[in-house]
Amino acid sequence: MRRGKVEIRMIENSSSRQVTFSKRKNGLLKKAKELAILCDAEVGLIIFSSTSKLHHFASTSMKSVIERYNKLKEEHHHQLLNPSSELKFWKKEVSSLRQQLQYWQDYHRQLMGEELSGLSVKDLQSLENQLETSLKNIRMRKDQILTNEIQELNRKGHLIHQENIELHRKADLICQENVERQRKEANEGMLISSCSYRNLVLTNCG
Amino acid sequence: MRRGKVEIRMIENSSSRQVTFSKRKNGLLKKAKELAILCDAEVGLIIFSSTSKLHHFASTSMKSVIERYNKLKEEHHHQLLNPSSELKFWKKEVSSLRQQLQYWQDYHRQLMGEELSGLSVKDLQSLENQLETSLKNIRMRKDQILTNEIQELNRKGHLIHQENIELHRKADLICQENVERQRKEANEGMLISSCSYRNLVLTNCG
DNA sequence: AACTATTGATAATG
DNA sequence: TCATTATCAATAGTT
Repeated sequence: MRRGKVEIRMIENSSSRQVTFSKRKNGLLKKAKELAILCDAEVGLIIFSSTSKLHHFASTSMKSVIERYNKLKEEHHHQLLNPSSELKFWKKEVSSLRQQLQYWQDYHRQLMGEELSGLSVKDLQSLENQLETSLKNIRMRKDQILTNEIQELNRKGHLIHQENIELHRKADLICQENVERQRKEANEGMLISSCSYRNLVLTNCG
Repeated sequence: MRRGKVEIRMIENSSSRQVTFSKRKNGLLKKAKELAILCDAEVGLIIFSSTSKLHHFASTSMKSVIERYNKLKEEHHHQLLNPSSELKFWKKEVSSLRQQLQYWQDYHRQLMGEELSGLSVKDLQSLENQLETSLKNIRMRKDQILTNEIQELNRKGHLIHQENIELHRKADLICQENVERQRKEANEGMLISSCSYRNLVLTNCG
């Protein structure tokens, strides 16, 4: 347990320096990875221990990171100079883009569950969570659309049904009026000149 | 203040992603410097933000770090081309493939329900995959049901609509017949005793 | 940018 | 190297 805040100066004791190196190196690599994922950044980290052992991390590939870095540095130093350096620039750009494309294609295959080797439990958990969330949102959206569609159809169906009932009512009313009228005419001793009309009324009211 | 442990996945919100990037980038750079000082290490760190802005740190110089890195990588590649190390590589590969084969054979027997004792994390994963498939089938079924329901509603709606049209047609026909009849009666010089009937017909046919 | 409640990292220790 | 734990550092969410 630490007794106070650590002073940032070279650790004299070789073994404790190595222990601290191991711990802090792992912490640094972890945080580099997290930064790349959380913030969609391209990160490259190279560490040589005091015993000249290499440790490194690159969110895409170290080649990509270094090329991008060099490209930016070159641009910064001699912008728009000779045509040959411009050609070199574009070639590097193509190389960088190809690598990025490869990165995203690989990532996509992982999301599709097609290429899951070399992934840790944490990575798989992350993928799973992403897929779960994605699926959840897609399904919620889809269900909402389908439910709305059903509601709309029910509403329209109801309206048409109401109109239907209203038409039935009107048709019945007309028929009844016609029947009543016929009765009245009969009671007043009037002659119906057209027999076809009576037939038609009866047919329609059946 | 944070409410729970943060999930390491890309931050969707752009502004909070930028804020987090700024904070974590600074933390990472600080820790890279500390590691270099505390442990006498040569450290190079390159960060490109999602907006392609460069941030970097090198304990010596980036040129030195990258050159050292490349040199080591080249050496490593040469090692792979060495026949004895290549043999070692292929032996490792065979061992790895054998293990994978064994794993898949065991996995298959478990899926077939032949050997279920001693369930490990891998076994639980297998079970989970089965559940996933099951869920998929359930959802497919649900979608089918909803789609069928919509089709059925559309069908019924269409039928009601057709009936509606037919009723309109019939009502119109009755009205027309009534109007025609009135005209005929008028032409034959017949008196309509009830004025209310004429009004009613006109009302219903409007 | 400043503020804190929390989590996370890690120095010391076994 | 690994585990534990007390402590400090980093930082997510908020103002």
